Amino acid sequence: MNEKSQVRDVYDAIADPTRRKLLQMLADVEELPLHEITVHFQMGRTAVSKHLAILKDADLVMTRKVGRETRYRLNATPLQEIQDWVSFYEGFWKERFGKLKLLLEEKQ
Amino acid sequence: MNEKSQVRDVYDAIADPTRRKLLQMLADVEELPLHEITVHFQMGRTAVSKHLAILKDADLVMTRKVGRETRYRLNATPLQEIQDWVSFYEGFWKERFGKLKLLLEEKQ
DNA sequence: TCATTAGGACACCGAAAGGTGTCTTATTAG
DNA sequence: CTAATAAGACACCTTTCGGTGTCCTAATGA
Repeated sequence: MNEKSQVRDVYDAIADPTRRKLLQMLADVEELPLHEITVHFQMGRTAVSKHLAILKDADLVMTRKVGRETRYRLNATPLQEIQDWVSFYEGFWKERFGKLKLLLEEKQ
Repeated sequence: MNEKSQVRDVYDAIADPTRRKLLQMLADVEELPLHEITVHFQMGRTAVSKHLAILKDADLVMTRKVGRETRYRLNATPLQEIQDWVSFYEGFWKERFGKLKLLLEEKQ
């Protein structure tokens, strides 16, 4: 049990376009209740709620109860892992590095 | 039809840990035939082949036939999209930006 | 030549994903 | 007080996912 027990994989959480749209929305507005979020989607409330639950499992979202509504707020921190991961591959697309490396190896 | 008709979503392609391990391997070795890749996994050849097919659909991998074997090679370019996407959220985890912004708003 | 190897193409399976609708409780507005 | 609203908790359904095993063809090595 590692600090907040992040159950759901971050990669998995951001794989779904709906979930990415949710993160986008929460980045713009800072805090939003479920019913207000739901308006911007075609699917029903239950579905949106499930997606948010998944984001919460991945610790990408925090909740706060205010009266009868549940307010959602973005927590971008876990996305660092993605950035770390992807930046490893940066060298491979910059300046066609792959092709260059191959040429060097053939030369040698 | 947009240049190579990238069917599979890149986010989806990298969501699976097996697929990420595959990319990792191809980053190290530059080119590998299927049977040699398969050795490093517990699952059967068919499963590995399917994962590679998914990576190919996302244009993250290129293939080349040499004799009876199919050699796989990394193409990292599509990962730029991920990096672009994630870097948008960079500001939200640096210096606890979210909390700071909230404090400022409350002050005002 | 002939047994072996690489791998494509299926068919198949259980589990998980992504939706739906309904019921219930808590809070709020009139 | 009472009607309406917000949202959690289920049960349920259809696709997709991740894996298997089997069959078949094309290269290859002894």
